[in-house]
Amino acid sequence: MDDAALDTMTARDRVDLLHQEIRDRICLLDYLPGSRLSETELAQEFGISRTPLRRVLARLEDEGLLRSVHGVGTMVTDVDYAELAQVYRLRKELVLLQTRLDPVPVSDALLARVRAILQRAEGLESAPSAREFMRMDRDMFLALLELTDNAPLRQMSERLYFRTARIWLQQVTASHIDLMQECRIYAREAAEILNALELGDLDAVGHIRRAHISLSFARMKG
Amino acid sequence: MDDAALDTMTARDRVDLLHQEIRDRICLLDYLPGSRLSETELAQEFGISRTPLRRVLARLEDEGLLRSVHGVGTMVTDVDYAELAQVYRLRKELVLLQTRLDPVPVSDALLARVRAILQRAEGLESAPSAREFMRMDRDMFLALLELTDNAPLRQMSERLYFRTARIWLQQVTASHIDLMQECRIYAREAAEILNALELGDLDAVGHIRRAHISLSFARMKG
DNA sequence: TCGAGGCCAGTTGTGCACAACTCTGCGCAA
DNA sequence: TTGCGCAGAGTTGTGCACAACTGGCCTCGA
Repeated sequence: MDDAALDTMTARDRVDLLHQEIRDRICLLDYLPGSRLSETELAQEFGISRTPLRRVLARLEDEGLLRSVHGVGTMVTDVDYAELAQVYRLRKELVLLQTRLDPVPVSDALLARVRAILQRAEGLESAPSAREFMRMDRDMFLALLELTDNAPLRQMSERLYFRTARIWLQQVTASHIDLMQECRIYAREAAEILNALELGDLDAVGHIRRAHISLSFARMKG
Repeated sequence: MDDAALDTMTARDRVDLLHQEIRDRICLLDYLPGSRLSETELAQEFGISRTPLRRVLARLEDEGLLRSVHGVGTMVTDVDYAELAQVYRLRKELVLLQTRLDPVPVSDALLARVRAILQRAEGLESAPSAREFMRMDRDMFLALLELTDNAPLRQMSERLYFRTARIWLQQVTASHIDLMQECRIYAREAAEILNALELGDLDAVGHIRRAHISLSFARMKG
């Protein structure tokens, strides 16, 4: 993260950037569920005082990624199975809305982004990396989110996505899921999505993604 | 608001309560869109310092109800038509999910609550009050939200509801909508919902509400 | 008369010290 | 030995003073 640029921005942008940074660390399991974060240490690392940092942590707490307890500490939350299932059921519905509600014409720029992501997916097949997989899936998610112009839908989908994104990585790390196989599946899925996008069939995109979410969840159960 | 009880609760509960209180003031137009709130005055009113109050304001800002600008002030946001339309389109979809996703059996307690609300609605027909209408609609919304056990869906629906709830009140205040007529319509709608609930037809509840939301938005356009 | 520049009151943002609270570990008594 | 209590370190929560910033007013010069 580019700490030097933190000085030139406005306060709100700093909060957004720090929020994104810490959120990514949680989702990439740099901070494991249950582990404790130190407000003092984080403030020192980012070169700010606890006050503005606490605003970032409060937001992450509202989003369900952190939990602060007075006198104890700030812990990274864990996600239990019931909660995970609820999120996935809701995401399966929202992904359909993302192509039905206030749809945006598919731009060449978006197609190019998805093609680039497909290439990354194919690259991962020969050199699997769980972290890179996570980043790639995140980028794909954010790219496809631009298919809708509905701002509240975008915001909610994003919150939900990051709420449970780390579970997949946890399962891979614990060898409950086979990374190699996931990479193969993902490359095929990305190709499917790109194909539907190129045909301009947004409805198909939605249902393809819905199926992928459902299957991904099914594989995680094991 | 019961300020005396603020002392005995934990910090988190205080934040939740203050958040709810200020949110209601915004939604009931005690704080008009565009008006400025003073952090100092609010802190004094609630008998706390600016620090914990600012956490509440930050949350309201994340929810889109406030907007703080450094050196200028904290303003109540206004809702433009495009945003309103987006929220309503999304709410029309979510209201269907509220009865389809993780449905909860209809309890007698819930039926009793809805019956009580129906009585309030009928009472308002003879003595219309925009503020009471708002509170009643909010209570109905929160009651029906218990039809689903899906926590993320509840949270998001709630955020969306309070995001634009004040628009209706604004339109009534500006006489763009006829309060008397709205009260009549609402009593009928509440009866419809109660009827479907008593029959245990959750799918019907969802679609009835969807229609109501759509019609309510249509009346607001004028 | 008009315009530019700066001063001032008022606001949000930040840093820091302390209060409130929890948990661990040690000592002491039964 | 075991249980209780207490003290201390460490953490989040709060209050307060000041920094950073904005917008309007006022002054001064052309």
